[in-house]
Amino acid sequence: MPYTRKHKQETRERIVNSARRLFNRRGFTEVTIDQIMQHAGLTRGGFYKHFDTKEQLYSHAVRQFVCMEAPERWQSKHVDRCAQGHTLARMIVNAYLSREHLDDREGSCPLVALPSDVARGGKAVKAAFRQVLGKMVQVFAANLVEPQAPPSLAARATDGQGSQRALALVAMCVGAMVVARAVDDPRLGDAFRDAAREHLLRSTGWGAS
Amino acid sequence: MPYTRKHKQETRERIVNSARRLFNRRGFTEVTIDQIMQHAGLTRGGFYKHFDTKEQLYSHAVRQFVCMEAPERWQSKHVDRCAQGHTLARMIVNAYLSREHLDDREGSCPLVALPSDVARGGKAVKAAFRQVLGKMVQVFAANLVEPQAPPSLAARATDGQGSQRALALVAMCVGAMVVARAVDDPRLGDAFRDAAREHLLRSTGWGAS
DNA sequence: TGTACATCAGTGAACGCGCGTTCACTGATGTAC
DNA sequence: TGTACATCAGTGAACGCGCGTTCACTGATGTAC
Repeated sequence: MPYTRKHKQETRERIVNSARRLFNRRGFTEVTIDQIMQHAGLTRGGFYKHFDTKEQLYSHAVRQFVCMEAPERWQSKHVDRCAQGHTLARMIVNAYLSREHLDDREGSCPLVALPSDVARGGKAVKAAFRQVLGKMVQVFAANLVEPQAPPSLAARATDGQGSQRALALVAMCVGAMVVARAVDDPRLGDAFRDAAREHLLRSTGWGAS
Repeated sequence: MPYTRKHKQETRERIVNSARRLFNRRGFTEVTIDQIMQHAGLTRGGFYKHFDTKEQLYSHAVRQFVCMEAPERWQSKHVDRCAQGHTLARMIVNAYLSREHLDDREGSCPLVALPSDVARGGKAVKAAFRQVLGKMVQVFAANLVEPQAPPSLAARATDGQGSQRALALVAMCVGAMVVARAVDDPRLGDAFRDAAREHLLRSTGWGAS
């Protein structure tokens, strides 16, 4: 067994990483396998020693974000440390809706970078997308204080993936970022991000430190 | 001047219409000019008598939605007539978040079908996207009763395109639909649409008939 | 320890295909007489 | 009114290019002896 198993695993991860960044920036169809491999320091032909098709790599690339970016890392990566006394939830929201995240086309959350692409993709990519989405809903739901509200039909339908409120707020966060990216005027993009942040922090109570 | 001006205009509109539907369903790069022209009952070569490039057609296709779909038409098209006593705003929200709209991949709002594609597009497409977005914000803002709230910096930055609250709610509507499309499990998609609708109708007061 | 061998990750040329765009043409139709 | 003409919307073959995938190969490295 020449080329140790670990070596192959590392190469594979380098490919997935390269793909994640390139797909995020330019979408699935606009990126070529040649570019992905080159970006990973390899050549075209070797790709098929690691994946069967380009589509298969796609789902791995989307899924990688879950493993890569735990909520705690978002906190330290995108938010000032000095913001003491704020909840983790608030910091995550601020980071998610930050200008850094908006401008980071390659490293950003795939929910922001690829939603309409994934909607046209296969089963595997959609499953990967749902996994990332589920993670985000979890974080939101865990930080929501839900005093009254009996779980509605809709909330139950998600099989414990999060309360109805969490879903609405995740939709708003993702929607604001997606829309901000699709618009040429940065001020309008900022307005969407600010509006979503204000609405979110107010309606959750996360704004209070 | 053979082939009257009106004739050419009609052909052009047929092309834009065909393009809008195909782009909506499969995205910009996955659709070929051949397919667009065939769908419009024409052949490949004639395309360049109407447009300079595929990219140019793209922006016209996105923009067409504004002219095509006035809010009033949404009401009659997607919502039961019997829902008397509800505001127009409520009906539009219900229509926008409806299953019919979710499933109508070809005819749907481009904000739902194409956001991450447009984010990677040129200036012209982004301008067209903003026009559709502006229209939607207008409709929301016009129906919001804003008792206190002095216009914030962010809201002013949009140059009267709508209040901050309208922006947040539009983001939520679009976000819920975009996410619902990118997910394989219809029940999770429904949960997002329901959550957004509930949150929206509650926080605007549009739910009361 | 040193050497021959087997494995398989990685290479790069080649294949088949379809794309966006160009171009010489055709033929339907408005206009001038 | 009827006819010859000019215009230009629409045709379809062709061009140049780059893609996803295949394949015969090379050579680095773990293993057996």
